[in-house]
Amino acid sequence: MANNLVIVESPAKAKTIEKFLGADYKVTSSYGHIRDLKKHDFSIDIENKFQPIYEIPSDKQQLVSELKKAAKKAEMVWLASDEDREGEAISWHLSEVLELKPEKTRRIVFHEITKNAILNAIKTPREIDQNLVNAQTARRVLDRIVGFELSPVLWRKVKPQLSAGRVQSVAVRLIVEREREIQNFKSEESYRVTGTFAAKDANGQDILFNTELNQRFKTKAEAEEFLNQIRNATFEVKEISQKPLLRQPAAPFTTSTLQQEASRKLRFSVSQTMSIAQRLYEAGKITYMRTDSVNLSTLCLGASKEQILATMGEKYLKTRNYITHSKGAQEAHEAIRPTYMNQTSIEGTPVERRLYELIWKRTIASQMSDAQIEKTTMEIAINGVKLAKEDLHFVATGEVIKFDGFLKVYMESNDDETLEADRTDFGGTRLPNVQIGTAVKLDAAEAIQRFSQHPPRYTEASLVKKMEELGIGRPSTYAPTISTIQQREYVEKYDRPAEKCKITRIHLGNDGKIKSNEVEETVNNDRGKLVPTDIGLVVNDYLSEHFPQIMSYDFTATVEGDFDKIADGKMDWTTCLGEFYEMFHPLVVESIAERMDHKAGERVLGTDPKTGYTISVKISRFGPVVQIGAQSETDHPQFASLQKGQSINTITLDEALKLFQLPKTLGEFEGFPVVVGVGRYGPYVQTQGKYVSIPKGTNPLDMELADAVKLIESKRAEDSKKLIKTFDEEPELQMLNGRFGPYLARNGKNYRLPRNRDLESLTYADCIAIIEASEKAAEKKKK
DNA sequence: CAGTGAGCGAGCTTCCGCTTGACTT
Repeated sequence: MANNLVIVESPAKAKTIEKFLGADYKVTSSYGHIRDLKKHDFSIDIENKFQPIYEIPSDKQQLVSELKKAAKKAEMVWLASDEDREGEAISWHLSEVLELKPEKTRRIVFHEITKNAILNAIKTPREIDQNLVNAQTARRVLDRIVGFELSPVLWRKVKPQLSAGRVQSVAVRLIVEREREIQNFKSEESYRVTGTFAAKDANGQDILFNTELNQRFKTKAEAEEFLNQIRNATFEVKEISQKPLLRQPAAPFTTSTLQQEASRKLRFSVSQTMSIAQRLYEAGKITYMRTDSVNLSTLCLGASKEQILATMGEKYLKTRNYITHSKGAQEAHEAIRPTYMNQTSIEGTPVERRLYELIWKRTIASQMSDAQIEKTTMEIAINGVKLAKEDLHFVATGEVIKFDGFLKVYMESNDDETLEADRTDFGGTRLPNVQIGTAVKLDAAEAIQRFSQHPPRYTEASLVKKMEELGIGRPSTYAPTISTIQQREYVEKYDRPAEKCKITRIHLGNDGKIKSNEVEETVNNDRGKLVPTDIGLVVNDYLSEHFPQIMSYDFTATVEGDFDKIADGKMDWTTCLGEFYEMFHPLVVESIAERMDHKAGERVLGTDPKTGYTISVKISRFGPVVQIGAQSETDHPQFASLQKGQSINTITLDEALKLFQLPKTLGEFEGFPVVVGVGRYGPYVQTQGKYVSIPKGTNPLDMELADAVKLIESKRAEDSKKLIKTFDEEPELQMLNGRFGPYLARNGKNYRLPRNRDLESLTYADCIAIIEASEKAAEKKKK
């Protein structure tokens, strides 16, 4: 029987630690927090110094009673939750809830899961740090106050079921402001000139190399004039400079950087990355995946060194210690890294293997030498002609990797969205080996029209990056926050289809002829970018106007400063909250009391030609709508929801009026009317009681009878494939193909069928047996 | 790879951070 009970936060961690500690220690886990403020209740006694009212959530009650039992039996309980604010609170809640006696309770912490670290921790226990616990209480209570006082304001002033919070509202603000920047962006035209030159190398052979003119032209006329003038020019190498460059590897992965790289390199969503990483962690392949630390254990440093020496040699080795700089970092864990550095790849699903390899490469690269690069810049002077502009010359740059170092295994991607063609360097081009003063020959030159690009919209991952920079949110909340703001319909993912755009190109060939033509170019398609919805815009503007303090980008940083003071024992947590509440609560009261003669976001479009009533748009309790007739004009205003892609900010009177045409009858098919409309689940076509969804991208208003009939017929064809078979014994019972594979449908209930089985051979009796077995299993579960 | 297909009302909704499990028919 074990005399010692060790409690950590994660079961996977418990399993690992148990192996280090021998039979006298039982290691178990709390699965995170075991107690919290009541779920559906404010649960803070404001009058009584912000006393929090805690409860053990129902899904934790069994766990808690098991922990209690185990704690009673043990001679010593070791609270080994993380060393940060939340971890300290977990230990404190455990000691309270499990009623642990001080003489048989110890608090221990470790930063890496190694035998040494844990044995050391056991040798140096401490008390629970009440100041740190208080800091957590302050954090928890403040977030509850903000969330539970602000959200109801939105229910009244904008739309029910909305939410606001210290983190999510600021995340939405980032997206809203970026979108407005993009709207106000004025694209500027310019002409970028490139030139291809020929120079003789040592063997007397012509080598072609690319250059770019050091300035761009504003107009086509200027560009054309320039190309015209240089037809008679001579060119010579005026300057050559060589600069050695050192490039360093990126730091090991944190949650945020892993999400970013997996998004860029593997195209994973933030939540996808986290769930794959979770599986790798549970399988013991990688260290913990929710971390803000870039630190690697000495164990990992040693193993990486061995790996590099064994496979690449000493000149590739450079042991590095990384220091975490990010705002609000709490350093409870290591960076995300492979558990065993000599395991270059793993067994598993393709996505697991790819994510693992990404982590392995990033980690090993972080322990490798700098890459040595020689960057050569060559200036080509334009001689013999008088140019309209001064200081014009061509520039060629070449990069030669002298020593690859860490680049041998890993190269970090970046968010730079600039088109390849728009880059101003020619990195990697081989430049001819020539002296200053060498004459070179122009082979061809080209001026291409370019448009300056607006700042990029956020992706999930680049939003996480920005949030981390601002210190908003934690590794464990990045993914949930991003799904919350999408669930609330504040923002949505947006895919802009690739667009063709016409670009002017002026070409000067080596025959001296200038040709101008238009070429088609595909504009970089914007995939998976976050854009604000109407609701997001209205909520953001309302909150920014009434609660600028909460919406400020450094609100979190400011309160974090206070929490740090509380943790250091330099500030009382109730005083801190008192000050905050004094500022915040009156704003809430004031906002609720404020009379608004119009709804937030409301905009008048004009008057209805038929009735003369006012036509306006606003956010109703069911989302964005057009309304005909104001309260003062009629008791029965008419409403119509906006279509996907329409916005209350941009919709015109004509477009708004059109929405009232639905539902409309297009004509007859097989003697029955065909109706097009918009329902709860989007636009549809309906005939004879059967509904068919109208595919994305097609406007229901543009539908004609022929289109509708086509849809109905293809739907019928699809449905016929759905039915696998029926039984004479019971015609009501159908065997169908569904989204999750084959299933049986009877009396409105569905039963799953085994995949990979010859369904045709299943008899009626087999099916009934399957149904009965499944009913029984469901019964059992209820109990 | 399905199925669903209003109407502008009453009552409910909501936060952030720590963790994993559910199993869709």
